[in-house]
Amino acid sequence: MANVAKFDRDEVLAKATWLFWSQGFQATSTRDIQQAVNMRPGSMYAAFGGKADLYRLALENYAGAMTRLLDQHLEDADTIPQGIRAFVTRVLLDTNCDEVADVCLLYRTVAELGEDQAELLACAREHLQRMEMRLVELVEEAKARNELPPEQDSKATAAELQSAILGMRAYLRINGNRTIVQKMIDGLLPES
Amino acid sequence: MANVAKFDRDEVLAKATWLFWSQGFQATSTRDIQQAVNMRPGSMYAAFGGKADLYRLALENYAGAMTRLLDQHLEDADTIPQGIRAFVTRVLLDTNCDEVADVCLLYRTVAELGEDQAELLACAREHLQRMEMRLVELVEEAKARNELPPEQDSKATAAELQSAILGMRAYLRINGNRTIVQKMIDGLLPES
DNA sequence: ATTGATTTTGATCGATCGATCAAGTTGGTG
DNA sequence: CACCAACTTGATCGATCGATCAAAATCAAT
Repeated sequence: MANVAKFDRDEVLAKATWLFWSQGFQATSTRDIQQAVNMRPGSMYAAFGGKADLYRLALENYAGAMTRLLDQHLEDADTIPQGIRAFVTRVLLDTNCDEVADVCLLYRTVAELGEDQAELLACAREHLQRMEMRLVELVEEAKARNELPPEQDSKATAAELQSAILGMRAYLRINGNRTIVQKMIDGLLPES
Repeated sequence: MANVAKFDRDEVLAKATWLFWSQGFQATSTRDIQQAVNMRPGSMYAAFGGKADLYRLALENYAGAMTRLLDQHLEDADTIPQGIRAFVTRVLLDTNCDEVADVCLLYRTVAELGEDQAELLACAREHLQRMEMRLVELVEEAKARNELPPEQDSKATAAELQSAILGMRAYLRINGNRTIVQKMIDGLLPES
């Protein structure tokens, strides 16, 4: 054996994720990240690969955190619709200071990158579609629990939910009117 | 007098707008545009200023085209809600080959650019907010014409509309399911 | 203490970016 | 026809980008 890495891998990933999240892929230079985590280019490339590799790790990091957050709010809520609404409120409005409420890193990726960087684009699309599949499952389980009207089309409801969440984040970035967004969230899923 | 410009200003602006629209501000280089319109850097800078100036012109160009498109569909429709739905369908689904359906250049700007380029950011935000104000007026006129329930809050309805449009465009870029988006558009404004 | 695999360091590469400018070209004017 | 203001051209500047690599530093194993 030999020398041992001096950095905390998770901490570096968290800082890189936040930089990409708040500034975007193109606007974040490898030097930005190197300075933020106090590492030299050689170490970064040895530990994480190139810029695109690091961005992919940031996508996984972000998607994992979001999934965990949704699960957590579902556990704490009485019904599935309430849990989903609490999750959306948490992500869009009850945001920590080290979070970027009005941007979804996954959609930001899909919006920013072109057919070059096709791998990153596909990765972000996959995670977004996985999230929508999760929503379909939740809607179906909610119907089974009589928490949603049984005549609702689960796929359509999940798609509308996904679309509404993306729309509210966009709206929040344009016109930071939190009050009206809160009302939109409250009206998200049909009352049972 | 002296020499006369050899290029069609509107044509150049249209091509620049399309490039920015489809690739974004950062990913579109001044050389990309110069090649697309067959002009040399000196001429471009003399006629349109720097990259940011040209982008601002593209924003105005795009916003003007959208406003004109909305007016046109409102004229052709029997009711205001029908006109709005037709406009949204036109922009999101009945797209020309030289249009980019799943991106709104104004929101793309707000999503991509940071607090550097603050002027462009503010410009895009202004146009988006102007569009929302237009929607408020339309909702109020629709209520006066009994085309929408009079108890609806005009501002809230316009905000929901704006949010829904942005959301559907985002959704379309993630999951190009046009059928489900068409259904969402059909359900956009409450039936009167 | 010595070794040697592993990591860190900082300079540096080639490419590309936005922007500038002097020189060349054009065409209406007197 | 000759002039000259206006426009075009192409080279080029300085900055920044992602990425690479040889040399120095580090620490577990012997």
